[in-house]
Amino acid sequence: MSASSTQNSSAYHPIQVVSQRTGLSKDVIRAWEKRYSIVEPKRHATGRRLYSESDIQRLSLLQKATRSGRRISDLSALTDTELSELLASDNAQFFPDKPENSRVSDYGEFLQPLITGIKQLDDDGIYQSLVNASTALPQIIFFEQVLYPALLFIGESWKNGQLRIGHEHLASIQIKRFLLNLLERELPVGPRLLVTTPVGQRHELGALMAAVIAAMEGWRSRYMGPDMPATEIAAAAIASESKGILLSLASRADGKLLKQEISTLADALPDDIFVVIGGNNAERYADFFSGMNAYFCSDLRSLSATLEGL
Amino acid sequence: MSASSTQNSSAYHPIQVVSQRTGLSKDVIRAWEKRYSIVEPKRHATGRRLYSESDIQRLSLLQKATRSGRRISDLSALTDTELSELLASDNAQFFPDKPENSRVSDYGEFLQPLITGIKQLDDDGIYQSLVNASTALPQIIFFEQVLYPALLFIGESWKNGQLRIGHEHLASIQIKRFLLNLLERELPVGPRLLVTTPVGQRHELGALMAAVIAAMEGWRSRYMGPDMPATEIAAAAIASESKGILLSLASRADGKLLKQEISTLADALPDDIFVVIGGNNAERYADFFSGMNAYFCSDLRSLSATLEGL
DNA sequence: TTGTCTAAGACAAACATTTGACAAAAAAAC
DNA sequence: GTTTTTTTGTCAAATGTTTGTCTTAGACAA
Repeated sequence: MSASSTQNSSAYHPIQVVSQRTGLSKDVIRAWEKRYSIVEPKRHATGRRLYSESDIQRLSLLQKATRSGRRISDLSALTDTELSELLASDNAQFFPDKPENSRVSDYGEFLQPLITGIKQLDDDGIYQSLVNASTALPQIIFFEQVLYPALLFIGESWKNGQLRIGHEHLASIQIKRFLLNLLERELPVGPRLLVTTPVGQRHELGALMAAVIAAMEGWRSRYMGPDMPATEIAAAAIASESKGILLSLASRADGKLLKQEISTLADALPDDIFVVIGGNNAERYADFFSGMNAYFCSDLRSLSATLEGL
Repeated sequence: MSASSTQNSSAYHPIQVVSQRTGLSKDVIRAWEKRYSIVEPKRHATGRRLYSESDIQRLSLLQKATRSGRRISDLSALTDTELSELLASDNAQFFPDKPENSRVSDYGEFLQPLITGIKQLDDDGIYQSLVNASTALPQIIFFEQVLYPALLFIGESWKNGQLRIGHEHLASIQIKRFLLNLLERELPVGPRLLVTTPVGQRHELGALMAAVIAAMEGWRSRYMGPDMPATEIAAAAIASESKGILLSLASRADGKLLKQEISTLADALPDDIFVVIGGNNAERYADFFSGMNAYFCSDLRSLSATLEGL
């Protein structure tokens, strides 16, 4: 939580900022306002538009809706809530008519159905909740406020005995499926990035989330699953002409084995292929990577920033 | 909650969205309307079609029915409920017939791009090839003539040294994703079936294929991933109110461990929950299951037949 | 000055509509 | 088994609508 939070006085944004954050051109925003009164921003004394946070949210929803095949003229009359519902049903490619369209107000509204689905061993419900949340929320918010808390919940409840292994398995499978589907929606351009975990690291979810983050940053990330030997990682990176490798170290595992693997990787990998180390324990192993072209990111935001700079 | 009356004021959809959600081309939708009055969408003031949610549902049913061999002209008079019934019986009977159309070259055309994708570490290519093959071919043919040969190819090439672990990992992930997505497309009705593998059995693909077969037979199959302890299997089956359990035994693993697990399962499981054992080595372990309500199927067709009879 | 904003209007590309035609596949007739 | 007929997905042309982008001319801020 940065202290200089942007929620207060300066909560009005000029059109350029809105354009960047929504992905709509400035012309389009103005045209939509003129033709359909889609939002009515405040005005500066001299006439410049000043958009509120909720204006941006609405424009963002409209952008997604038009992107998925709808006419802006038909959308203009809808409320934000209706737009969210519409988006959720559009993106739920595999379920024409499922109950449970959530309302937008708080992240709890997105988290709750997900947790309910997990408790009830309801695979459809889990997947559907993920789709709903990710279409209605900005991706980074979705990751930090919905998916990550859900993973925490699973871990905690498993220790408490509230949930059993079966719950964890089922949830994990649906989350994996969801993230993999998300991954393949990205554009087929951009530099390639190989995503995996080294031998001994069986936790896939961190790596998968990292892969999605990378894809959002414009990388073509290729997820290879967990538990890859160093020689194989190097071979795959070369064969797939990847610019870099993203290794996720989620669990603190056998240090000796890991050290040896990293050393093997360093030998086998050309110097021009960089390595990004992600996961809760990333920095812990920093000295293993001495001499390599390596970066460390212990959370999703820093990962995002690092990938942007490469 | 469910309250399926979420038909808010704006629940009309343009043809492009309908096309995306049903998988029918826009031309086909229009042709069906003109020729058979299959739905009669509302019209915008300027003539654009506006489809209701129930229109989409009907078109979706018709799409599935035509895909499974029916003629659109014969379907046009049926109501939605009649269509649903038809589909259920079509899917159930899909297996016994259809082995006739065996022209080897055709299947090669589907298998080849898949293998190319695997060789080139092209995840998107792998997935697309699977989608293409499975939509073009009857499902059982797809399994026997495309997916299974592909798995054989991977196994062989890995032993030969033609492919490396990375190829196997990448292919396996995409195949899993594809099968999971396939699984969730089925109708949300029918008795529940829990699908998993016991401890020590890490091969997921056989279990996943079995889950899909079961879904085609009208079961609501819930895939829980591999490597589940017997007590957990029983607990999950009870918690999810499953009528039966489908265990996949793909690799011949530690017999002693397996025997003990099965015995534990037998104790923990109510008598009215049946067990189906699938996989190449199913019969080998038949005597482990003495006294249980168990069935053995060593190939997909016999699995299909067995599930139909239950 | 220079860059970004505004409003209004113009325009071309994208999208939908209907009608009609055509070829491949399936069914029926031979 | 062959030939004819029907069915059905796809495509094209002509027409109209919708929508993103561009242009202009003027205003403001750095």
